Amino acid sequence: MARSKEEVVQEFRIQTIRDAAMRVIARKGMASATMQEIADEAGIAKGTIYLYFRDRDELVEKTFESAMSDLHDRVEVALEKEGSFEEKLRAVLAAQIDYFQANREFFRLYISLRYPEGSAQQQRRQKRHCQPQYKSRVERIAGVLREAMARGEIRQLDPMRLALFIIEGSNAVIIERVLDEAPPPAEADIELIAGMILDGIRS
Amino acid sequence: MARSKEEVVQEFRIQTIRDAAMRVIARKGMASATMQEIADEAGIAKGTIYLYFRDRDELVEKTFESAMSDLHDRVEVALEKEGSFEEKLRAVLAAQIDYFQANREFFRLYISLRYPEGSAQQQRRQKRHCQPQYKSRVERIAGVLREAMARGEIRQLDPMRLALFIIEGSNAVIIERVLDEAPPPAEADIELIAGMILDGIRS
DNA sequence: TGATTCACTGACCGCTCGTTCAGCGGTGTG
DNA sequence: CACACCGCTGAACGAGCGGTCAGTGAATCA
Repeated sequence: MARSKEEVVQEFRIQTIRDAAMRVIARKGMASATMQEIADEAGIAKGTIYLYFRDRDELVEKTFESAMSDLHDRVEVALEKEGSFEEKLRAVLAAQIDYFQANREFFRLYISLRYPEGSAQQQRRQKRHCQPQYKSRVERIAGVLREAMARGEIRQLDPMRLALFIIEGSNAVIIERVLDEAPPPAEADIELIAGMILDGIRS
Repeated sequence: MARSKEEVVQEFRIQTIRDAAMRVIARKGMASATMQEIADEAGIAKGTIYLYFRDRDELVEKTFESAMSDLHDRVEVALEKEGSFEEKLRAVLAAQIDYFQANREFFRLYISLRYPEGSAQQQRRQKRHCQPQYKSRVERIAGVLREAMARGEIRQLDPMRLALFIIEGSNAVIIERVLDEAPPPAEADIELIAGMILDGIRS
C-alpha cells in the first residue's frame, strides 16, 4: 500500500505537469512553450519537471499522447455505434465539435501535432511519434468509408484520399467555429458538413 | 544607366537571398530556419543579409509575399476564365496541383504561413502579415461560391464555411499527392476532388 | 600608382532557453 | 531530540540564436 501511495503521488505529479504543458502549448504554440512557463503554470520549479520527464521532448511527446487519446476515445465511441454511415458521420462530427468547444485551446496543439516545427532533431522525434497517430486516425476513417462502400451506401472512391479530404475539411470548419466569437448552433455546422460530404454542393 | 545597373544588382541579391530563404524554410520549417543557414544556402555571409533586409522578420515576410503571389497569380488566372463553376473549380485544382508539384517543398512554407510558430512577438508579426493573405484567399473563393449560388449552380450554404472546407480538404489531398512517391495522374485527383465537392460521396 | 570608397565578411555580443546539481527544508525514524 | 533521507528548488551553466560592426580587399577615381 505504501508503494502504491508513492505511485499515486507520482502519477498525480505527472498528470499535473502534463496538464500545465497542454495549457501552455495550447496558448503559445509548440515551439515557444518554455519549460519555465510550463513550470510556473504547474506551480512547481523548473527542475522538478526533470524528475518526471527525461527532457523537453519526452514531456511534449507524452502530452501529445495523453491529449490525443482523449479525443480519440470520444471519436471511437461515436464510430462503434451501430448505424448507417450517415449516422456515424454525424456522431463523429458532434463528438469533435463538442471536444474542441470544451477545450477551446486544444486545436492549436492538434495543429502542432500535424505540422511539427523546431530543431531538425525535434522534428524527427515528433514525426516518429505523432505522425503515426495522425495516420492511424486517417486509416480508421478510411476503414469506415470502405465498409460503407461495401454496403453500397457511398460511391466507390479512393478511401484514403477521401478520408483526408473529409478530416481536413471538417477540421477547418470546426477550427473556424472555435475561433468564432458567436458560433452558430452545433447542429447547423453538423448539418452543413454532413450535407456537403454526402451530397456535395451542386443544386 | 549606372544607377539602373546598381539597382539590378541589388534586385538580384535580394532575389538570391529570398530564394535561399525559401529553400531553407521549406526544408527546416519556419521556426528553425536560421540566418546562418540561409546565408550558407545563398553562398554569402550572415551579415550581408542585413544589408538587404532589416531583420529576420522582414526577410521571412518578404519571402512569404513573394512565394504566395506566385501561387495566387496562377489561381487568379484560373478563376477569371469565363465558364461554369465546375469548370473554374477544375481549373483551380489543376493550377494548384501543378504548382505544388513543380515546387515540391513549397507546401511546407505554405503550412507555416497558416500556423505560425516562434516567439510571441514573431507570432504577432506573422499573424499581421500572413493571415490576411490567407483570409483574402478564403474570401476570394467564398465570392466565387456566392456567384455560383446566385446563378443557381450550387445550393445555398454558408459561403465562408464552404470555402474553408473546400480549400482545406483539397489542400490535404494535394499535400498527400506531393508527398506520394508515385502519385496517380493529376486528372484522377482532380476528378476525385471535384466530384466529391460537387456531388458528395453518397451513391 | 596611390588614395578612396563601399559591399561584404565573420568574430563577437547579449540574450534566451534547456538542462544540471549542490543545497534546503520537511518528514519519518531510532 | 538528533539524525538520515529525499523530493524539491532555482541559481548557474553552456549551447545556439539574431543582430552588430571593425576590418578587408577589390573596384574606381584622381
